[in-house]
Order: sequence, then structure tokens, then C-alpha cells
Amino acid sequence: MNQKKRVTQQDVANLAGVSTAVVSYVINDGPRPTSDEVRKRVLQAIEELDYHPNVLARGLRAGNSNTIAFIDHDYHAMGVFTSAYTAPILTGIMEQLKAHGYYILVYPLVVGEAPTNVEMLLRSGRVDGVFMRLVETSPKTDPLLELVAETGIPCVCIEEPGASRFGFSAVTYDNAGGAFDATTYLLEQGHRRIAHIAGNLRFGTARARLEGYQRALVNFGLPLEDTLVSGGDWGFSQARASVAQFLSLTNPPTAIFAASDRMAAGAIAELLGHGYRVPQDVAVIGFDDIEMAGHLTPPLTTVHIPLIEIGQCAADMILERVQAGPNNAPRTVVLPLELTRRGSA
Amino acid sequence: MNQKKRVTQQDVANLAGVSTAVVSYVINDGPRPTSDEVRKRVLQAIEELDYHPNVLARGLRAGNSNTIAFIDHDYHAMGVFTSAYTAPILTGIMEQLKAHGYYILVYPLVVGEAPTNVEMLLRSGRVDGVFMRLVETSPKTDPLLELVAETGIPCVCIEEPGASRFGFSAVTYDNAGGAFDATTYLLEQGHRRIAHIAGNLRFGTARARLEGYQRALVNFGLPLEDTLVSGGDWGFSQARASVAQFLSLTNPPTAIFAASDRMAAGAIAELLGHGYRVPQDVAVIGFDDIEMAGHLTPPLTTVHIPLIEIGQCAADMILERVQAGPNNAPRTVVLPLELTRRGSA
DNA sequence: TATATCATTCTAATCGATTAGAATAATGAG
DNA sequence: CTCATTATTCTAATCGATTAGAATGATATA
Repeated sequence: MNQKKRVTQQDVANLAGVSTAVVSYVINDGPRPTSDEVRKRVLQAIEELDYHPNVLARGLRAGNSNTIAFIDHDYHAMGVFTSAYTAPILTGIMEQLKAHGYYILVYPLVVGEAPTNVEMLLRSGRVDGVFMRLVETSPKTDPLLELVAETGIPCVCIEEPGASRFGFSAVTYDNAGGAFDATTYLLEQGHRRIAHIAGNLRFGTARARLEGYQRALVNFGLPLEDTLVSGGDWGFSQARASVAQFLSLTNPPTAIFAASDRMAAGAIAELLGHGYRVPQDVAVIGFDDIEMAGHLTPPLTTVHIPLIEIGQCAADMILERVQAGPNNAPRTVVLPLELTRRGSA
Repeated sequence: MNQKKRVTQQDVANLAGVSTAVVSYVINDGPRPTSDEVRKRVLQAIEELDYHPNVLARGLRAGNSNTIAFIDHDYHAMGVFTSAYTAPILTGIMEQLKAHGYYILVYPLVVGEAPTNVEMLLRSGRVDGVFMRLVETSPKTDPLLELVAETGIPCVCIEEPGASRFGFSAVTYDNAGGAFDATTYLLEQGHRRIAHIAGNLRFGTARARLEGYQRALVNFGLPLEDTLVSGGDWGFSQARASVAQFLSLTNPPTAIFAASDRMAAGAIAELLGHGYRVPQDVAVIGFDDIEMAGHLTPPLTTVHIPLIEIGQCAADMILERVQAGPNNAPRTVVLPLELTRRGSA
């Protein structure tokens, strides 16, 4: 009822006294020229009627939709907390895409999502490209990537460098390097017994952070001790348990590097609970630089992840792929990470 | 190159030896019947060719897109932290919409976003409906809502009950009630001097929480004291400053109700810094129940906001509107809030 | 058996924009 | 002033699916 009838190109053409072809030429500034006088009439008619082209019709003809899908890993499976990372990434993506007239369709996967759902999305002509943010390495992710490869839709993987084996572009960040720097920072501060609370090792990020930690120790000529590595879960409670375990050692660590801020917060809570002071008795470094990091007591020293930049970078790369000439090969970008120094180490 | 040619309905029709009309009838199970024998042939051809209908063509013809826009307030203007609320809401929305074959297009507003951008989105035929999550009450939001009303596109406002004056449906939650309950809980525990750290009063949520706090005091026969209300910003630091101010009073409060968990965290940090114990010396209650709330020291007692349910509810309501018969009037749902009791009060 | 009735299927218009090819107007050359 | 050339504009096909209306085949009725 409130629905005013759609204004079509034909309406504009009628009002301006020209054919729809000319209206199209004016709107798209080509592919044929138009006389100044006619262009003015057309623009005026567009203004007057408040005409906006129908993107379905345009897309049907052109074979594109100016829409990119953002397929995101299952929130429920890993706890909604991971979704906090999604928003800044999306913000970064949109900042870039808006300027190019592209929109973004979010598609969060759910537990046991049928691949045919994703296939329908990809083959329906609804999207021109896709961001894949799978994060977790599991038997379930490969079929999805394979599916994307089969459809031939341009794809940029976010936070998953391994996907480059499907010929996709990828943007990720240097987890191992960040962990190396954090651990090295502790070493430089004089710490020699440094523990690590690892994330869930099914995640590439968790494995890389563990590896960076180990590399830093080896690089410094220190031995790796199994008893100083715990975790295996991203959980706050798990982190507390790990710390309790560390403290029960005959020779407990003087510093702890946690694979996430959440676990670092758990570590601090546990340390304080046992009467230890942070950083005087035990130093703590986290990973992620979440909103809350600067507000913990003490403020958390942590490895900052530039989520917005990741989004911007991914957006640039999908545009490359979507508008790709054959000269435009897929590429992988690994963003460097920097340690944010606060009070906990 | 990898781009296999699109399979069209015509291809299916050819392989099955029927016209495209029949293929359509089979796919949509109507509006005309088909013989079992033909249906089987068609389904087989679809399977064999891995055919998926082009939604642009379908949508052009049908005048719809099966896509809903999610227009979200400016993350930058209020700090990315608010975006953490967006993800659970989206999750809830998608849970409901997926089953109905709808997709969601996210459109985060940016500072100074031109309304014409939004108009283009709404009038381009790209979306059948829209969720508006503006949150902040400002002179900038009204033109947006007016625009939506003009286009006649079905709209559901999230967290903004005032929008019902445009004839939109809305889903929100009982901020005042939650604040009332939280404050009353403190009163029942014997507290008589209860301070409030308010949020930014440009936000309806902040105003409602302040009001609920006041109503609880009045309801209990206590006077309202200006010196016991501070804040005016959602910030962590601001909260610390407010607490410092409270503590300098000749008769400081024994309990603090903060309008957000973030501010509650700030309050606790400041209290601990001054040597007060929580909750023994001063009790603290927050609002939101963010991920970190249960992990603070002490775990935060706070008013839980059911974000996923909000999303689900909003999705149900947009479907009502989009598929609305005239019998289907817009409505407003106000979800009740419950206090989550942990250790801080 | 001839005809009315119902079930299926086919033909072709339609949604709204883009764009080759044809047609026309405007300009320049001789 | 006529013809070639260029600049504009118009006509109509096209993208792929949906769906009324026409056509066909099957079944029932008299």
C-alpha cells in the first residue's frame, strides 16, 4: 500500500523524450556518447522521478551481482566470542568495497551445515566472489574449499594461508612471528623459564603461535620443556587450570605467554588468586589485543592483530580477483604483527 | 578460465526433452501439475547438470530478491566494541532466515554516510526488507528512518522502540525493567546508598537504564541524589573517574550499578585500586553480560541481554512484514531481561 | 463413436536494463 | 549543392526464469 510503483528506465525515457538506450548511455557514461542537451534532459528526468536502476535486471544482463559473500566459520562451535573478530574485519572490508559499489552478504555457517546450501548460494548468481573465513583446519573445511574451486568463483581466504593450494588468494597474519616477538621480549627482560598456554591445536593459528614460542626459545639457546606448555583449548577456565599446574612445578615459570587474551586474562586471574603479583612475580603476555585487553588489571601486554587492515586487504584482493585480467595472479599477503606493550610484562 | 559455463533452465529442458515451463513447474512444485514420469526426468536432468536457478532472473520476474539488509549504526563513532553485539544478533537472524531461503546483506554505516547511498541500496531492488539498528538517538537517524518509510520497504527496528512512530515493527528489550531489577536486588541486599554510572544519554538505552535505577529507589522510598549519578559516556576510563568521585564523597555509596559491563569493569578496577573489596566493601552490578563478564575478578553480576533471541525475533518479524497480508500489522516486542547473579554483588 | 472434461505440456510475453545493428541527423569535403 | 563521414539516437535482441493462454493428449460421458 505504501509501496509506490517502481520507476523504470522506460519512465525516465518517456519523460525525457528519448529511448531507454540513451538513458542507459547517460547513466553508464557509455558505451556511446550522448549530446549535452539530451544528457541534461535525462539527468533531470532521473532526478525528478527519483529513478534508481534495478540491479537485478542489470545483473541478469551483465552476469554479475556486485555482491560478495562472506562465509564465516561456525560461531556456535567455537563460542560466540570469536565473532567479535568478525565485526572489525567486516568493517574493514566494507570501507573498501563501498567505494566500488559492492555489497556484502554474510553467511555464517552453522553446525552440520549442508554443503549443498553453500553450493546453492555460490551457483545461484547471487554473488560475484567470496571471502572464506574458516579458521579451523578440519576435515569439514576442505570440501567447502573444493566446492568453491569447482564453481570457479573468485575467492579470498581470510586467516587461512593453507587455502592457497586451491589457487585462492589469502590474507593472513604472522602468528609465528608475533609469538616469536612476544617470547623474545620476555627473554630480553631476563626471563628464562617461560611457559606457554596454547590454543586449540586444531587451529592453524594455535599451532603457529606455539611454534613461534618454541623458535624463540631455541633461538636463545634454551631447551624446550614439555611441562611448560599446556592448554589445548581456547578457554578461560582451561587457562586457569594450566596456570595452577605451572605453579605446582618445583621450578615454576617466571613468565607466561598465552595464545589468546582470553587465556591471558584467565592466567592473571589464577595468578592473583594464588597471591602472585603481575608482572612483578610472573609476567604475562597475551595475543589478539581484544577490546578488554587494555582494561585488565594490570593492562595486558599483547600481540595486536590488525583486524580492520585485514578486512581492507581482503577487500582489495577480492576486487583484484573479480575484476581480474589474466595477468592478475592470486597472491597471499601475510601481515606483520606488533607487540603492544602495556603493564603485564 | 575455470569458469564453467552457466547451466540454464533451457539446458535442463533440452536434456529432459520438455519445455522450460515444465522445468519451472517441477522446481517450484507448481503452479501447474506435472506427470510423475516427466517430473522424474526433469529432476534427473537437474541432478545430472547440477543446475541451480539464477536468482537474478527469478527475482527480476518475481519482483523480489530474498535478501534482507542489515543496516547497522556506525561502529567507528561509538568504538568498535559495540560491534561485538552485532555478531550474536546476526547469528540469531540467520538461524531463522536460512530456513526460509533468505539471505542477509550487511551494511554498516560510516561517519557521515550519505543518505543517498542508503537510498540507492533500498531502491535498487536488491533487498526485500531491512533491519535498522541505529541505537543512538540523534538528528542523523530520523532522516534515515524517514527514507525507509518513503520507500515503503518492510522494516524492523532493532533496539529502537521509538521507531514505531514510522509504522515499523520493532524488537527491543526492557532496559528500564532490567535496571529496576538490578537496583532492587541491591536494595534487597540491604544497600541504601547506591550509585549509578550512566551511559551516554544520547542513547535511549542509557536513558532507560537511568530511569529504571531511579524508579527502583523511589519505589523503595529513597531520595534521588545527584551526586550518586555520574558517567555520561560508555567509557572504561570515565567509569573509573566516576568511581573516584563517588569515593571522595563524605558518605560514599556501598553499591554501584553501572549501565554497562565495560563500565562495571572500570568501576571494579578503580575500587580495587583504592583498596576496597568487591563485593564486601562495595557491591557492583553491570549490564549486558558480555563474554568477559563471568571472567572478571570477581565474576560480574549483571543484567543479561539475550542477543541471539533478539535476532531470532527480528527475523520472524521481518518475515511477517515481507510476506505480509494486510491483516499483518506492525508490532513491537519488548523482551524481558534477567539478572545473572555472580560474585560481584 | 462423438463430445465434453480434465490433465499436461508448449508457446510466448514478461520482468528491467544493456548494447549491437540500423536509422537518422549533423558536419565536412569537393 | 551532393556525397561521404561522423555523431547521435532508435529498434529490438538478450540475459534466465515465471506463468497466463493456447494446444495437445487422455479419460469420461452420453
